[in-house]
Amino acid sequence: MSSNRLIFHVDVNSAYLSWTAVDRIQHGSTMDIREIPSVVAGDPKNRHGIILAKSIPAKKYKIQTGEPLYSALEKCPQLFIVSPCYDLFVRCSNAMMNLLKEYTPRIQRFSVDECFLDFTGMENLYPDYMALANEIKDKIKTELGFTVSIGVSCNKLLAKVASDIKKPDAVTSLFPSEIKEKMWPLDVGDLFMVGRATIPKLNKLNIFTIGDLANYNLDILKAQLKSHGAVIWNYANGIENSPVRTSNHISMKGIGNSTTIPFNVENKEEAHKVILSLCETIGMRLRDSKNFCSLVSISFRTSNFYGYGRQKKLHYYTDSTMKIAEEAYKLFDELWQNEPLRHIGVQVSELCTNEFYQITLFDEKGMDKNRTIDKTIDSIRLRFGSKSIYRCIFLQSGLKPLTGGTNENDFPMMGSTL
DNA sequence: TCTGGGGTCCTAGGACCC
DNA sequence: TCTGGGGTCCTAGGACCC
Repeated sequence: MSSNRLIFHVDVNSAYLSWTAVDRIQHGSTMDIREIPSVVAGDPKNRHGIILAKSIPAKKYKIQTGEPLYSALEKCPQLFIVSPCYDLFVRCSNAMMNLLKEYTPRIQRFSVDECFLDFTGMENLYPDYMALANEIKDKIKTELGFTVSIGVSCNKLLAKVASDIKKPDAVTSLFPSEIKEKMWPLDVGDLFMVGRATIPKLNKLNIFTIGDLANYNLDILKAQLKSHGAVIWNYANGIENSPVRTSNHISMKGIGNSTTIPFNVENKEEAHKVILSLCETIGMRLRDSKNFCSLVSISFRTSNFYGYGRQKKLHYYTDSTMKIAEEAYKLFDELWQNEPLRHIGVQVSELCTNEFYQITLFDEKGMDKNRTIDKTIDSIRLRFGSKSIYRCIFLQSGLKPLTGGTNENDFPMMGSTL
């Protein structure tokens, strides 16, 4: 049964900030930005000015991840600011994964800085699991230079909550026998899947701690919060039994690409160019993953931050950049009412593998011309880099011909599903 | 110089069919 | 000329995660 499993959750402490700190030290800096009030944040000039990560001293000023940089600076004028370097983050993340693989092959990468390890049935190899967790934590610190917090339990939910209890550089267990003492006193918002919108709803029911939630009447909760109520009630009681999924078992559900443009987009032609540049990357990723899509959606946000979205089910499957772009143009034109835009996104979903359709839809005679072009462009970009070839409409447009990364995130980011 | 980007899952309402 | 219900598909929007 699930109570016999042994699961670790490994969480990098202030990942983006720690990784940047290590990199700076390796490049000769004598200052450790982890020890001063500092943040990783985008550039407000490009309208990317939000806090992506903060140091522990910055946290003392109540600076929060996701808040605008300007408001963080109001709280702490001497705040030290560094720019994100996503290449570095991916390299650090990979280095940690490779280190962890030495301990068990059963690893689920949950995000760039979090993963679950399954040690079930390995008691002979690792008789003392707390010693094992400490060894892993210390090895990451010694060899890679950054600290992690590790949670130890019998399922993923409890392990994840546990890793959050003590930070940084700590190991915490949270087995079912410890729930009452270690988990129930915590704020209900500390529970996985209890976010911004749910907290006030629970507070109205007089639920303030995880213990309050665990002991609440399940039927009333379900009436108020539908299926979500049952999910979080189970979590509050430590009930969760999803497997540690190794990456091979995970299939992608959709691909999205969106961007905030440094200036407002105010005419249709320019918007279409942005959409095309987003579709270039989506198309490449789709083809690279050997999938077709049959649902295209677009979304945008106006300069005064109002969001819109529209989607369309295609009654065919495609992996063509131009096809996706043309569907996206249509959706955009139907929805847009000339408001100035700061942000535009394109998403594709309802994917299916191209293994079968490749033969039936694209036999040699009926081979789509777009498909040949896409394949050729993909291979040129693969050999000579993504800037080696692009559509001439982007020349002197002030827009990037390709938006978003293609292959850097070759691990799935399954944020809200354990 | 105010407010990112990439995911998954669920719900509700309308159209349409039997 | 009273006003049934199921089912599926599609779309919009909102919740959560990192």
